[in-house]
Amino acid sequence: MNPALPSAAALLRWYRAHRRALPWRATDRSPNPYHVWLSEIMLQQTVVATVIPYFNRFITRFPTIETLANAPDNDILALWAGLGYYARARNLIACARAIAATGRFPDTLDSLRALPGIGPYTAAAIGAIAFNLPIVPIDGNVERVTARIFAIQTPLPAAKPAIAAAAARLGNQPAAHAAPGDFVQALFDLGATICTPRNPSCLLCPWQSSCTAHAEGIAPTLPRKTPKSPRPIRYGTAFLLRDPTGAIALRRRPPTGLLGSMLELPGTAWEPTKPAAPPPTQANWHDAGTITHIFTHFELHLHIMAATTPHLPPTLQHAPPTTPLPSLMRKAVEAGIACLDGRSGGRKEQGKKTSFLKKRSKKLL
DNA sequence: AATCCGGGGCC
DNA sequence: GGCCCAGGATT
Repeated sequence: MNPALPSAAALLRWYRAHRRALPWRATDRSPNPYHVWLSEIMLQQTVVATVIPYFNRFITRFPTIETLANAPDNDILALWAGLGYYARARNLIACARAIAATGRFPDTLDSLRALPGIGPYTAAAIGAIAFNLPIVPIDGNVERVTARIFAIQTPLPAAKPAIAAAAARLGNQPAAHAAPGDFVQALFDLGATICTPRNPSCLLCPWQSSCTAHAEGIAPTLPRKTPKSPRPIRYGTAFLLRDPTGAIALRRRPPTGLLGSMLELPGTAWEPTKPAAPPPTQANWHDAGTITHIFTHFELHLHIMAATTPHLPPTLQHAPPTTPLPSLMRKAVEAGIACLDGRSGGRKEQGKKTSFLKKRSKKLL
């Protein structure tokens, strides 16, 4: 005999006692759709702790969607730098301008779904949280909680339709319909704090008694997933060129694709075998070592070369070394600067160190 | 359905 | 070193 359907009312009681205090959650007033939208875009495949400081900086600098819509692209991209998935930032800009142009925040699933950067999940999340539409958005948390509650053993992504249908059953209760925003956020918080991927805290779970996976002792193994393909390796070289004022040479990447529209060091393409790496200018180039950076679908080994020059090439942007950059380029710039300034940096696996660096290494030990 | 798209924290 | 994260867009 199957356990009874978990009680939405019980989950809501748990949520009102244990919910996380998050800057985009308004407990003393109705939700701000701008805050809900901005947080949902930032939270796509990004953990709450990472998003919080970015969210706070955005709403301080851009208190309303109109101020965001009227800001220059590069100001917004700079504020996003480091958060990753930069297509989100480009879609954020287009989305803010589309909404500001209409003068009113869209409040239906279809009108939300039509906006750039808003897919099925985000439309449902904004609809439920900001406008109390009776729908359950399916994110990683809801997938996990639902797969466990109903002990769905089909591997993802094949299980998605079954999980969506089961999640809709959870939300199809009077208590959930009475507070759709709280109900979905309760599911998020349950998944983030109790029903975690590893070592779930089933003893503390308000739905323990109605969880089939827990009853069968298989909760931590769900949801199942199909194995992933191996990650290939690519190689490239990047050049850090610095002038006597400390300014460095950067260029902006094309608007689409990897790290789209973001700043980078000039360098080679990134290929499965090491490409030829002619320096952009004649200079006394130093080997600053190799950086390894893991992307979703490949692993990059980026060789850094560094040099000082009286004048930076006019074809490149001249910027202070503190310019906001994607994390990969931040690491590359710091390796190059460390090399030029005579500190350790790179060459760890190359073996051959200068006597100066050997002394430094001993000192640090 | 499969791929591309970042970065960071955790075990 | 692999997994996961309040996924979307493209093919």
